[in-house]
Amino acid sequence: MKEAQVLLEGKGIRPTQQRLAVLAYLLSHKIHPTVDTIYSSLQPQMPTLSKTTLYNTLKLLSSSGLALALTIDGDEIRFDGDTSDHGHCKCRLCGQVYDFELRGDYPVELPPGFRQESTHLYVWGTCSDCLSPS
Amino acid sequence: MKEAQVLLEGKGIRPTQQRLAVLAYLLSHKIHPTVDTIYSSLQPQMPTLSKTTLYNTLKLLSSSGLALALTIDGDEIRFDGDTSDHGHCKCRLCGQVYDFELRGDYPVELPPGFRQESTHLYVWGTCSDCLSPS
DNA sequence: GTGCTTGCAAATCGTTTGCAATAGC
DNA sequence: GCTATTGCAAACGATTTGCAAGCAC
Repeated sequence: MKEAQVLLEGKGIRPTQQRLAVLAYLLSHKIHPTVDTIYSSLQPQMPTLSKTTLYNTLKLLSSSGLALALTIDGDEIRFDGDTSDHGHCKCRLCGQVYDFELRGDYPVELPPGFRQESTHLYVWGTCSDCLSPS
Repeated sequence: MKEAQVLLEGKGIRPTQQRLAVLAYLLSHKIHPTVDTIYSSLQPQMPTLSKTTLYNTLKLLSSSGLALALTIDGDEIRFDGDTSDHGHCKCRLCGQVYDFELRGDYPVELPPGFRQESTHLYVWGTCSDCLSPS
């Protein structure tokens, strides 16, 4: 994938094989994968990939703004290659995480002098599949 | 504290010494403590309190709606005895977590058929103390 | 007495660290 | 060639589990 390389270079990050693979995976799989999901998925094509490198890479990508680390659930961190402004909701039955769009303004009254840098909106609930099982 | 006992009984939870102490602590210390903070604070008055019981109790309180488990940061879970509707913001420099009020509606376009049950709004940024150190 | 709760010790497991080999400019 | 990066193995540490003793009703 060409896009991943451009994105990495745009941030001044050396586009190694491993970083390209991880970022390309996130860009093409919008399933909010966990570290383990990413690892299992890339392992077949990249047998030497280590968890260490994966952790390093994901930390690098999220701190440079190329990916989001979702902490909707304290049990696991999920990653999202879509860094546009959107919310996430999680079904407490099946555990699936979905994206949703934000509409309009979200007026907040932050503590005096607090500089807002990023915002995450998380919704817990039950998804339609779990509400009406077929 | 009387309030803690009433709250526990209202949920049909047996008000043991340990549960009363943890809930009373959360109600009177609105500092979004971590498990370790709670443990260190209660340990002096309750030397036999174990981490196991503390974990059990916090899980019980959050699943019964008497406390909130905050997952603003993937590194740690913090607990909040204030279960009213409010947002949380964290300073990425000093790590302090603050409450803030929500103003008005937060229109969201959830996936079709998704039943919204609870909502968390997290803001990252820099607090006034860290922006203008005295 | 019965079942729930507690708390110690051990197991578990996701993540980090140290460091030597390797890849990329 | 020099530095950044990778990946193995070991360390680490927070949380969970198993289970026996204690407590409440």
